[in-house]
Amino acid sequence: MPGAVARRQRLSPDQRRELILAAAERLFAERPYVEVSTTELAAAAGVARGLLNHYFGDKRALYLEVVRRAALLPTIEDVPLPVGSLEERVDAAVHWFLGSITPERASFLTIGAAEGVGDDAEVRSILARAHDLAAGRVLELVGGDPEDPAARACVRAFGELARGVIREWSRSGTLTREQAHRLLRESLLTIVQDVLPAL
Amino acid sequence: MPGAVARRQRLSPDQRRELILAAAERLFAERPYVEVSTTELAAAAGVARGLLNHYFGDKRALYLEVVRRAALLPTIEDVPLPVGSLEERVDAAVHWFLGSITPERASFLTIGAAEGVGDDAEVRSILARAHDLAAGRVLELVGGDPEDPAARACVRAFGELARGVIREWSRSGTLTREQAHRLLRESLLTIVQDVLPAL
DNA sequence: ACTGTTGTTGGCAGGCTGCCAATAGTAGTC
DNA sequence: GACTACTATTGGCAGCCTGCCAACAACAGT
Repeated sequence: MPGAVARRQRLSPDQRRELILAAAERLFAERPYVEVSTTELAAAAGVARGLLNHYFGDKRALYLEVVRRAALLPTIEDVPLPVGSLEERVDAAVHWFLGSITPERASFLTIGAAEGVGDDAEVRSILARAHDLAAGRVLELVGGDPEDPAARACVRAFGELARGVIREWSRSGTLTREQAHRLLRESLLTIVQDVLPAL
Repeated sequence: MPGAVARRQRLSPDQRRELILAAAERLFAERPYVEVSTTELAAAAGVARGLLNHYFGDKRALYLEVVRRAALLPTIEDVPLPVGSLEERVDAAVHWFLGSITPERASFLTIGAAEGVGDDAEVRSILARAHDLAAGRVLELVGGDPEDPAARACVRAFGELARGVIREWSRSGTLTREQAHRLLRESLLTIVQDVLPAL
C-alpha cells in the first residue's frame, strides 16, 4: 500500500491552526493541563511537535487560545429582547443562561474555572471577562442598570450560582432541569426585586 | 561567625513536615501549581529537594496535602446552634459562612476551585467534599433536611453564590460587606422558603 | 519543468521531576 | 562523657518534557 495517506500534508495555516485547536480542545477537556504533554497534543493533531510552537509559540499560549475561544461561545448566542413583565423577563434570562450552556460546553469551561482549567492569572482574567459580559446581558434583560458596579457585581455572583446549579443538573444529576430552573428564577427574582433596589 | 546556623538541622518528622507544608502553602497561594518548582519549594522550606519526595512522595501529593488541609479549615469552626426564627437562623448561617472565611484563607482556595488551584480530579473531589460538608451545616442550621439530595444540591449551589459574593466583596471590593450579607440573606431565605418546599 | 516560498519536520540543549545510595545529626546505652 | 545504632537529610543520576532552530519538502507561480 503505497499511498497510506501522504506523509506530509501541506495545509493552509488557518486549516492547520484549526486542526490543532480542535485536537487541543478535546485533550484539554478530558484531562487537566499538566497531564497533557505537547507530544500528545501533536500526535492527536497528526503533526510534529515543533509545529505547535510555530503556530502558538507556547504550550500555555495554545491553551489560552482554547480557553479564549470556549469563553467567547456563550456571548455569540442571540440574547432575547427585554420584553414582557418582570417575571417573564427573569424567566427568559434564566432560560437563556441555561440554554446557552450545552452539556459539551459545560463539560469544559463555560461552567466556570473549576473544570479542566490549569489555573492561571490570565485564564482567570479571560473567564472573568466572559462572566462579566454574561452578567451585563442578564442585567439588561431584567431591566437593571448595567453601568452600576454594585448591581453588576450582584449579577456576576448570581452567575456563580447559575454555574453551580448547572453543574448539579447536567453533571451530577442531583437536580432536574425544572428544579434548576425554579431555583435560578426565584433567586434572580429576589435579587432584582429585593437586593438591587437597596443598592 | 562560625555558627551561622547549623548546616544540617535534624528535626522530628512532624516538625519538618509542618515546615515544608507551611512553605508550600505560601508558594502555592501566590502562584499556580505549574509555575512552582520543587526546587523552589525545597529552597523556601530550607531543605534539599529529595526530602519533599521522602515526606510526600510526589509534588502533586504535597499539593493535595496543602489543599486538603486548607479545605478542612472552615469545618473546624464552631457552627452556631439552630435556634430562633427562620430569619434569625438564615442570618446566622450567612454570618457563619461569611465569617468562616477570612481574607487570608479566601485568598487561597476556601473561596472555591478558581483560585490557585492546579486543577485535577482529586483536587475537585476534595473541594467538593468540603463544600458539601458546609452545605450540610447550612441546611441543618436553617432547619432543612440534610438527607434530602435535592435540598443538599440546592444549598451546595448556594455555596457557589456565597463564594462568588465573597470574592466580589473581599477581593474586588465591588460590594460592601453589608451588601454581600444582604444579597446572601435574601437569596438563602428565598431558597429555603420558596424553592425547597417545592422540592 | 523549474524555482522560490513557506509549511513542516527531526533532533538538540536546558530544566525539572522522582529515585536511591551515601552522609551525618541525635538519642540511647554503658 | 564516649560510642553506637538509628534515621533524618543530602547530592547526584536517569528519564521526560519543553522550546528552539536549521534542514527538508510540498505547492504555487512562471
